[in-house]
Amino acid sequence: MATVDAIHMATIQVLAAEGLALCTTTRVAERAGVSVGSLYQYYPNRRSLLAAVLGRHLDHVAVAVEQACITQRRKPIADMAHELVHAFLGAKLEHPSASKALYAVAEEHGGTILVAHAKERMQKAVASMLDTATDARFDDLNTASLLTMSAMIGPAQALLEDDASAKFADVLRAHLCTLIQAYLRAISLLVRTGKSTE
Amino acid sequence: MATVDAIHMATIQVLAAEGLALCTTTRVAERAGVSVGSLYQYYPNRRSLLAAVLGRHLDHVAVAVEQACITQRRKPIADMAHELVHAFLGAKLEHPSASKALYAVAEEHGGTILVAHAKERMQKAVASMLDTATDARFDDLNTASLLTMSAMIGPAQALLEDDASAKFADVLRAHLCTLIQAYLRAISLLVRTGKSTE
Amino acid sequence: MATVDAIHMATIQVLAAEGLALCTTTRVAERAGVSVGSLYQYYPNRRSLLAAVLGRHLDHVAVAVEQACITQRRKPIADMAHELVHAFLGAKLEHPSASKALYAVAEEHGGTILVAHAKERMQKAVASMLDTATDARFDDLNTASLLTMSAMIGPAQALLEDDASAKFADVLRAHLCTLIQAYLRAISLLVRTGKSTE
Amino acid sequence: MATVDAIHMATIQVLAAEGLALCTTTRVAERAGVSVGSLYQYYPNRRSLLAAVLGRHLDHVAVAVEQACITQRRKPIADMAHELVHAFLGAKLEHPSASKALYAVAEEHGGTILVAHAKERMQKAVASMLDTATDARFDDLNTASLLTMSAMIGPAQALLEDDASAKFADVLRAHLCTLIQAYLRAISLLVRTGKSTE
DNA sequence: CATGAATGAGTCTTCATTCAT
DNA sequence: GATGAATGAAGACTCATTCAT
Repeated sequence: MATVDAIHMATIQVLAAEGLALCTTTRVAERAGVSVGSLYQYYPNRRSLLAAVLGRHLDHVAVAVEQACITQRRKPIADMAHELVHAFLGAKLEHPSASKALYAVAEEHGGTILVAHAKERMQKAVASMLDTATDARFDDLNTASLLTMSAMIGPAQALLEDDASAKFADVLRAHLCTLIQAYLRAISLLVRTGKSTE
Repeated sequence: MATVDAIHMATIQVLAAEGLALCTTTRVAERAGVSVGSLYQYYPNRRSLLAAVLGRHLDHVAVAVEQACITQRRKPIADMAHELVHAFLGAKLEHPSASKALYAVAEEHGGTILVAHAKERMQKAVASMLDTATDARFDDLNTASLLTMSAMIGPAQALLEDDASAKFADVLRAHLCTLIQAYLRAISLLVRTGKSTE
Repeated sequence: MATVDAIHMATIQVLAAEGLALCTTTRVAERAGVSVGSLYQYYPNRRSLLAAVLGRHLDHVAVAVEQACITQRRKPIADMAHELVHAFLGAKLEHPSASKALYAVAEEHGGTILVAHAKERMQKAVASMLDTATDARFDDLNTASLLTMSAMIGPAQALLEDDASAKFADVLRAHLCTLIQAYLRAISLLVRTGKSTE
Repeated sequence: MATVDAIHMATIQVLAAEGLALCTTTRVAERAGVSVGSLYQYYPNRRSLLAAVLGRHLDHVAVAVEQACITQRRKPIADMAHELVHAFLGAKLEHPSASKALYAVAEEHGGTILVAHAKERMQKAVASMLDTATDARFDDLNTASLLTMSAMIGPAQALLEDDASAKFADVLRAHLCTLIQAYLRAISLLVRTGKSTE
């Protein structure tokens, strides 16, 4: 629906431009070019609007991660790390302003739950993928996937904060790949007791 | 001053108990056992109060990191990673409810700047430390320290979210050490190609 | 028209279920299974809808009273009182939820007038009836009929309030008959000085 | 408190002048010469304000009735009826506009309960009084008192409606006395089978 | 200095009403 | 005629901030 989409976009714009506190229903409606009444025709209250916008964003990222995890099954660790990092950062940075704006929403009551759900989805996907690695084995998939996901969040935020040059972004991305690869290799070593000639 | 401290504590308590939106000046004053008027004697407005509380927390963490970085100068990478992780998590988890409550404040206009400053301080401290590592050399200290710090943030958040068992916390902490160590080793390797006689 | 009736019934139902404040045009239309637009085809505004429903109810009661008054002409006081009470309560309690729900409407601007009209109609009918009593004469028919009608309203309300047992309702009804009879006899006595030669 | 009283009075005035629907918190505050904020300092919401005003009025009437009932203990029925009617009408008509205005409030959710409580209080007082009548005995005090009270409500309303001449009011009052007396005598007769020397 | 009653701009939300389809 | 999305005025309520005591 045109109205719903307009409201959705307007919410992100206002959020990015004014912040969560000033992201009022009136302002969103104004920005969307509709009346407040219309906004309430589609969302029962401010919270649900914010939740919907956050949910859509989180879903977008989660789907990207899940797909990457599926395509990288039965691949070596290095490939997995590389694709995971790129899928995650790619989705997160696709709409930088939206991503940035939504951090505040994620903190509100209700947002926390959505974020937790998304994290869980992604963690499960990562765990499933790691379990099929051709060159490593993990005894504690849970912790491995949790740390893998968690470790990407901070750098992603850093990338979002300073709209640095694309070049710096590439460097960071490369380092994050290295970081995840190194981590996975480190903890898998602990397990792979008898890796033939190693 | 007793009053100031009371207000400070009250702010954190209300923040933790009710959330940012319900953390009103009246409620804080009530909780602190003083009048709103008194609160305004010490803070010109709500924002400055919130900023002060956030600032203090960030400073606490930054100082912990800086001290760890100083004590670990001229040590091997492994020690550095270990101490850094423990100093950072230790400070962050010292008052879990406060840390959690302040995430929302960090997102507000004004909070972002404080957070950026704290990050910068810690990044610089880490960079200075890394530069003195006895068993590694880094060509891009900036990126190395940025990623090191960033990579700790996500796991710290994860630890804060679920008040999991102390056992799981220890596992996570250990993994985070491994992660940072592995990363630093990985990127230092890239540089010391033929470090031969050093 | 089916639509009009549906709206009528829906209004009473919503009124009874949600109260006057929550009896919105949208809700009524929904309940009636028609669109708001259709509702406005038949009633120019919310007020007229409410007035129509109230009016119909009042008319129902007034007609019942008027008919009873006509059938009881040239009867003794006791019969008059008995029939009047039963006609009035019968009509009022026929749809208890509707009667109860409409009290609120009667208070709104506009409702007052309708109620006044209905009262007047009934009072006139009672006065006409009383004037033909075979065993009494009244010098102030106006006051007599006014008080007769008024005195029935309170008990009717009481009967409506607590959905008491049918037994208690019967007791109340009987007492109300006694009350009206006693009153009429009392004031007619004041007049009929010399029953003898009349 | 001056502010509270001002709000109280303003509420009644607005209620009388504009009706319940237009009796908004803003308008009341305006009329009272205070800000909306002040209103909410003393009443948590509109409903509680309305309830407080209604409650005060009902209490006033109930107290008047209760006192009359106490002073008329051990008196003949005629005196009881007379004093009861005068106490009730006197209290109800003391502030006619307030009484009239509050009818609408009594219908709102919450008002009903207050009214029921007041009715109960008065009914009990009446029952206690009737039980001490020197010239009558009642087997069903409950019904007797309920009907006595109920029968006064309608006429009181009638008196409130048309601000008729004081003369007409007196006539009505006298008739109401007669009505209550006649009723009480009628139902007590049913009981006093063999009142010896009477 | 402390107090806390008073302020009123600004929120969210509802709902009678309209009108293009 | 029927529909129901869109409108926007208006209401309840909150809360940062001030200032007389």
